[in-house]
Amino acid sequence: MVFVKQAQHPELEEMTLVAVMGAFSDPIRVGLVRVLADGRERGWGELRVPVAKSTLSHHLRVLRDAGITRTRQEGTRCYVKLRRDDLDARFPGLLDVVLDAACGDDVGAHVGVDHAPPHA
Amino acid sequence: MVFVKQAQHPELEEMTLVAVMGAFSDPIRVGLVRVLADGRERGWGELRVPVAKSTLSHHLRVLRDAGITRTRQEGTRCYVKLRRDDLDARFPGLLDVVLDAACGDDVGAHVGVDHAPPHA
DNA sequence: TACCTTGTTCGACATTTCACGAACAACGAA
DNA sequence: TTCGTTGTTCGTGAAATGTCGAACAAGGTA
Repeated sequence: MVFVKQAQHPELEEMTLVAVMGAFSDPIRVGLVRVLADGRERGWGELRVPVAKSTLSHHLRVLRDAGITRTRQEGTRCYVKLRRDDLDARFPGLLDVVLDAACGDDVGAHVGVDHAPPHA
Repeated sequence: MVFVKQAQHPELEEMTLVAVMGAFSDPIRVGLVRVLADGRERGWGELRVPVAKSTLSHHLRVLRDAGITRTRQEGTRCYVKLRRDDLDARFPGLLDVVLDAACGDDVGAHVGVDHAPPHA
């Protein structure tokens, strides 16, 4: 397996439909996207997910590699946010459709977020 | 992703976002959906897919179990078509988004169809 | 009846995915 | 420097997925 030290964020043209659909095909990842839907950047520590931290790291990487989220590092902390504009440009309407469906069905409801201010 | 062994055609309420996204996360299945996008019913024999017939059977089953297509049997032949109205009702806009993206990127371009009339 | 066509199911296999804990590296704080 | 926090990577394992060929069942045809 080829591991890039810091996984890359794909450019617009590099995002593929199949990768994005695959990323949305897991309830935990859909839950994460729901949490990020308000556009605010979140510290990973804020995320409340019922899996081990290594597994969370995995899911966040799948989202990042698909181009759905953008990760920023600051010291030892990582922050993540939705690439809403990029997604809307690449696959117009997709994010809204997914969010509507996910909220209606409560997909990924076991994913939450602490509301402590990241930059307090 | 999770595919149930005996599931047939799910009702509207039984369609899940995660299953539909999983079904769209394979280029062959996206290609099949593209072929069916014109709404016409197709005999399986018409479908030109570069995989063994058992593999085609598998992919068509994933699409059917997710609620994306409907299969009808007539004698020894099977016919398949898109459940466009059901999809639009359950996940409004999703199919159009996927078809737009798939056609723009030529996802599943290796999937084709013979245009010989099934009942000639 | 025997044969052919069509699609399903099975067994096998390789690959991928998801999950965990442990070890590690990087950084900030004491 | 030493320690604690944070996220990545590794090793492992279970489960799912994609693929094939072979065997099978159902239905039409000779």
